Amino acid sequence: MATRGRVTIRDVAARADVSVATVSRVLSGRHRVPPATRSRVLRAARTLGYVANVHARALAGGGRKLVAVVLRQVTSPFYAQVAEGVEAEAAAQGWLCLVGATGGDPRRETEVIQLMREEGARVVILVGGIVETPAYRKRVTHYAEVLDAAGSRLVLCGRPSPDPDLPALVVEFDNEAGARAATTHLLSAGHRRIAFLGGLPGNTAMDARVAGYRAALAAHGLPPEAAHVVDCGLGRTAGLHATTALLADGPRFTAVFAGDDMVAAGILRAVADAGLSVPDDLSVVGYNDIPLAKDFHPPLTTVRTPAEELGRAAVSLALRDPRETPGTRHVLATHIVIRDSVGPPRPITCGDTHGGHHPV
Amino acid sequence: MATRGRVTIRDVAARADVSVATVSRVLSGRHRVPPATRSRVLRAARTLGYVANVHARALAGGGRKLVAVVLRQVTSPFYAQVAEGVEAEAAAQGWLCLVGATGGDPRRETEVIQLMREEGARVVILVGGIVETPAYRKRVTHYAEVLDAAGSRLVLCGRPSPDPDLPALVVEFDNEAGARAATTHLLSAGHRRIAFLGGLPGNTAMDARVAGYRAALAAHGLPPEAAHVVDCGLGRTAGLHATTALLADGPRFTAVFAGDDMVAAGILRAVADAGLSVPDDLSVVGYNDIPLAKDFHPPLTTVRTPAEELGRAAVSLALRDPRETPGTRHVLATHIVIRDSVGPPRPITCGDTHGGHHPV
DNA sequence: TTGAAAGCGCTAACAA
DNA sequence: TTGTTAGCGCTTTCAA
Repeated sequence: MATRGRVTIRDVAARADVSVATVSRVLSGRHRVPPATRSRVLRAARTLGYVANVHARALAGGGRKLVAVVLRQVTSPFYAQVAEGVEAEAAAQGWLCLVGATGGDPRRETEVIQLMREEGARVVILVGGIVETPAYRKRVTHYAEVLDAAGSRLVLCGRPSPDPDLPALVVEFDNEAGARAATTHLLSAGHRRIAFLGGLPGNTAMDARVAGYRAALAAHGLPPEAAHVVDCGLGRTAGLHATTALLADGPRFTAVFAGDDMVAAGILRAVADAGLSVPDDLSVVGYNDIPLAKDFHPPLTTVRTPAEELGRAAVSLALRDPRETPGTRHVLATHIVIRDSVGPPRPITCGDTHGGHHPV
Repeated sequence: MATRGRVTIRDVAARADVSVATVSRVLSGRHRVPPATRSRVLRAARTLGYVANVHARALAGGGRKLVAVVLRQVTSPFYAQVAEGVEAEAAAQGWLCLVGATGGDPRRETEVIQLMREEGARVVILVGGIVETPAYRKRVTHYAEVLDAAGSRLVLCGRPSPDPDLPALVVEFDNEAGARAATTHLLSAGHRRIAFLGGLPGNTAMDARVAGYRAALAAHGLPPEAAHVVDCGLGRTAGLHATTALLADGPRFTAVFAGDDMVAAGILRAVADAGLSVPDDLSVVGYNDIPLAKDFHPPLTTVRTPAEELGRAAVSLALRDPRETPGTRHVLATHIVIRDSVGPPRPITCGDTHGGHHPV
């Protein structure tokens, strides 16, 4: 080990008494080199503890196989699963995966994408629903254009493309159908007074779920006023507070459809804190089926959105020949997972005229 | 945008009608450049959508600010939090963070570390307890040496250093103290027949917890036989199966100390499936205080190990002057979070001679 | 089969 | 203040 610091290909070449070109050829494995030379080089590399410098390699070889995922936060179970799917599929195809978190801040998002471009990512995957503002459209249009100009691909996961002609792939779940199924499940159990908790007006994913919820209600012959959407946003705390407020309002609903499982976690907590029971006093349906949903109390009936598959699909689609899939939109199916948080609505306790009051 | 493909510094220089050196100077921000020239360069860069090539930059400038975290899996809440802490602290100091998952496979670990070396990581953080075999000691010694030779630093989080003189930093929780506190909490509540579920013999973290458990028992004047350690390993499923087996054995324990919160999740499920109740029939204590622990049923009493802080500490320690902290070991404190999964032991139902049989 | 040499895009002397 | 130029470590023609 000549100097402290990095061992270079030149050190290996000197040690094996060959040229750097030969070392490179042996190491790349893409050339036929006589076994004797080959093993001499390999031995030299090993004894010196040589590792190739990716930067030099990328610079000389024209980039590297790198896919980048950009998401809100890695500690959210759903996003973590998407990231795992991306990583798995990328690894399977011999690509490296870089993940960046934005915390939901558009400025940070732009920075992270800038970073990914600097790193030479050939695929950039943006994950998660957003509020589709003009600023968003402009931002994404810009990403798509610069990425495309550099020969990279942009994949939008669970968020819309501002323009179908933009060089971007869209992969998403059918949120509306999922919400419709969940609501229908509640309706089939006999519920008619169902609230939706976790609306986030403008957020494309949540809006689609709300639309599905309304559609199911309508399909069941209920008037539009039957829908009650609480725009409390996402997260456990939001669900907790919104439910507490709802309960304080008196018994109005027999079931609640949560915008996602974390909201559902908050709902369950609030119901328990109020001394009530799920599903006896209130039925609850979640969304996403995070790993711990089956450990909620009671185990949560929810809509399964195969997050890992979303990640895998994003990568495999992006890695196909661009000419096969120009600006295409891919929709992944979801299905409802029935566990124990839904029961029949509580029997009518006080006779009133329009269907009875039930707890909540 | 001259050609399709990457815009280089030369394109920007041509467009702004200056030399590449000037562009580099403007972009680095470390040199005084007249405002006029400066803005001309900036404008050119912007209109061309220029992003610097990290590879070229790293190659010419001698590396980059990169810290790498290597962990078992990112979907585990605990690891995810550690990763988030690392990312946050790295970002705060202007460093980039690369995370790699090994799935617990030593071969994969070696590969990932090789990759991080190739990427030029100047700090490599290995997270998570392991079984300290001779192979492990050899592997880590090797990592420490090659990393040190390249001027990088190795940080071991929650795992021991094979040799205090090795150029490696160790940051960990005081697992033994945490387990002692948890066990003492159970003892104070009146429990005497406490099982430990989730042992993983040889795993340094779990062994320390078991040691703390035994120590607390002994400090309370209980004989060594009072300890009952089930080496079922970690994970929800392990906890579920082990508990089911334990329950089938008949009532022998009044409390269970889970190796971590996911094991506790399994335990709670098994208890519920058996038609029993926590804490009425069995008290349960977890370890780690993952975000959803408060949503378990009942909310889980557990030992809080500030995972994010572990990550932050690893980075900030590693980024200090190496001469200040040579081969040092840092221990982070933990504390118990009391929620609702611990109650008094169930009153004796069948009079027997040695303290009574209780459910489980 | 092997080696010499020309870059890849950038930074940092060194000159002007 | 600005430009010229020599590398950084590697891959890849092109020659031998």
